[in-house]
Amino acid sequence: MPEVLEVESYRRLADQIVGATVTKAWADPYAAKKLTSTAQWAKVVRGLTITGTGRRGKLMLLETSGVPLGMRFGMTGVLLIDAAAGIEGLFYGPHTFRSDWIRAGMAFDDGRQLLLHDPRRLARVEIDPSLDELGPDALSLTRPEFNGIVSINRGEGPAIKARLLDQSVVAGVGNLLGDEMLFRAGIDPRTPTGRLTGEQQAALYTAFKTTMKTLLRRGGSHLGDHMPGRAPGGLCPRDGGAMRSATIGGRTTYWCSLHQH
DNA sequence: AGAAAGCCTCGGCCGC
DNA sequence: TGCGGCCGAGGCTTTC
Repeated sequence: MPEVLEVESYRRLADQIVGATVTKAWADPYAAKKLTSTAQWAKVVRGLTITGTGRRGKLMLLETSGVPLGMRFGMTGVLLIDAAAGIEGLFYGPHTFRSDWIRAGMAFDDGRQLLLHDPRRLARVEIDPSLDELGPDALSLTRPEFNGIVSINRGEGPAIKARLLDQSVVAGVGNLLGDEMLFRAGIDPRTPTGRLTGEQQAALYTAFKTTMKTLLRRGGSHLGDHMPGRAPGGLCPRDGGAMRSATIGGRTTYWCSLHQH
């Protein structure tokens, strides 16, 4: 769930612990799944001083006095510092916090704690994460970078929705953001990427940027105050047209049968 | 009961 | 027939 906008709010929260030194770190076997062991996290992280924060798409980065650290939030992950949540809650999943849903964390020399709260166990911690498989960041996407998304070398390419969800093409667009920008641009999510007209490309770029800007201001896509037609039998909030749904790019996709083509 | 906003793996298919 | 790349399906995991 957390898409790029939620992860950005977590990163801003994590700015608060810049300068602090880790006295203890722990992770359960699920959170440490990308590591060789849970002990590796505890051993490597202890003693590091946090020197800065970063983010590439949905991957949050902690710069340190030693190796960089990474955190991924899966579908229900939330970053906490002491008891303060990075965001109010999540549209999906429980809006409550439980201590037994804390899957990883670190304690600092000033008494504070950074915690990874995740009811489902899909969030992960990483040591020296690789950025090689990630495309340009969605929040700061430039027009030349956008052109790389819609340019297809051969054939018609995958459906534009699937293309937007491909993290190696552009990092940070999740299922809701993908639907939202295609809705705003009036583009059928099934359209092969290579078939988009110049006009559609321009509309999608504009929609991409405005979606990022307006939803970041509102606090992220988790608030669920966009796309009210996102339910079986729903109606398009713009023109009242029937909303359609199908699985595209492996995710449930909603679009308006009237204005998205 | 079924679906969920992420990500990873696996297996089938296509083209050289 | 062999192999690599691509893509979709399915799994993970727990909750509501």
